[in-house]
Amino acid sequence: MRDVVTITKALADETRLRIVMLVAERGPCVCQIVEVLGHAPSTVSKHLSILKAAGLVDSYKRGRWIYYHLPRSPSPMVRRALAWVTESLAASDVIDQDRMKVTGVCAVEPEELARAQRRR
Amino acid sequence: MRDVVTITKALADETRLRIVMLVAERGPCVCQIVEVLGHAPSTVSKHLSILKAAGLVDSYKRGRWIYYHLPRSPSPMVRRALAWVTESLAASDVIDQDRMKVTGVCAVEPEELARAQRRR
DNA sequence: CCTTTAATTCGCCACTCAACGAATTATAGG
DNA sequence: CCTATAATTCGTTGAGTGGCGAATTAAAGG
Repeated sequence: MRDVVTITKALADETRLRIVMLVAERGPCVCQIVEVLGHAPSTVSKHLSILKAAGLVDSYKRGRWIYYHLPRSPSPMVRRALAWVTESLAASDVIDQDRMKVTGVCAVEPEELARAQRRR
Repeated sequence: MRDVVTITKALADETRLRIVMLVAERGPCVCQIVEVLGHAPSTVSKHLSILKAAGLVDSYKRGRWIYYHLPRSPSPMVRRALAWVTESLAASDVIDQDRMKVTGVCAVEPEELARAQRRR
C-alpha cells in the first residue's frame, strides 16, 4: 500500500506530470527543466526528489549538470504507472507546449542555456 | 491534462484507495464502507464524491441506501488507472484486513448493520 | 402527514504541501 | 587554492486537504 500511495501522490501534481513527460521524452538536465517550466530551481529540485523517491525517475551526474531519465529496470508497478501517464498525456495541450519549448532549450548546449539564465 | 490530474489526485490518498478496492470487490452501500473504514459518514461521503467526480466509481440508489460500483463504460484512461490500482493493491495487507472485515459486514442485511451502528 | 434515518452538504480545525529565496554542497576551470 | 556556478537543502508562507460534528435532504413506513 505504501508504495502505491507514494506513486499516486508523486503523480498528483500537474508540475510533476509535466516533469515526467519531459524526462521521458528528453532525458534533460535540471536547468533545462527549469527553463521549460519557468519555476525556481529549488522548486524543480524538490519535485524531482519526490519523483525519484517514488522510483519514477532516476538521475546521473555529468560534470556540473545532473540529467534525469526514466528508471532502467522499473518494477512492474512503476512501469505500468509510467506507461499510463505517458499515454494519457501524449496528446495534452500543456505537454505539447512544453515539447515546443524544450526543443528550443535543447537546441543549445547546457553551458549556453546557463549563461542565458544568469543574464536574467 | 486536467482529467489526468483529477484521477491521480483522487487516487493519492490511502483511504480512497481502500474505498476503490472495496467498491471493486463488493459494490457496497455507504454504511458498509463506513463500517469497514471506521470513519465518519460525512468523511466517507466526501471521499466518494471525489472518486465519482474523477469517474472512478459510480452509484445507484436502492431505497434509502446508495450503492457504489465501478463505472460500466469507463474511458480507456479510467479503465487502465483502475486496473493498475486493483492489481497493485491485490496483495496489500491493509486491503486484506478490509476484505476480512467486509465479509462480516456484508453477511447481514444493511438494515441490521444500520441498527448495530445506531446502537453505538 | 409525520417520524425516522441513510446519505450528503456545510463549517470548522489541524495538518500537509507547493512555491520561493537564502544558505549550503559539490564540481569545473583558472 | 580560489572563484564561479549547477543543484540541493532549509526555512517560511499561503493555499489546499482530510477529518469531524451539525445541519440538511430524501426516502420508508407507520
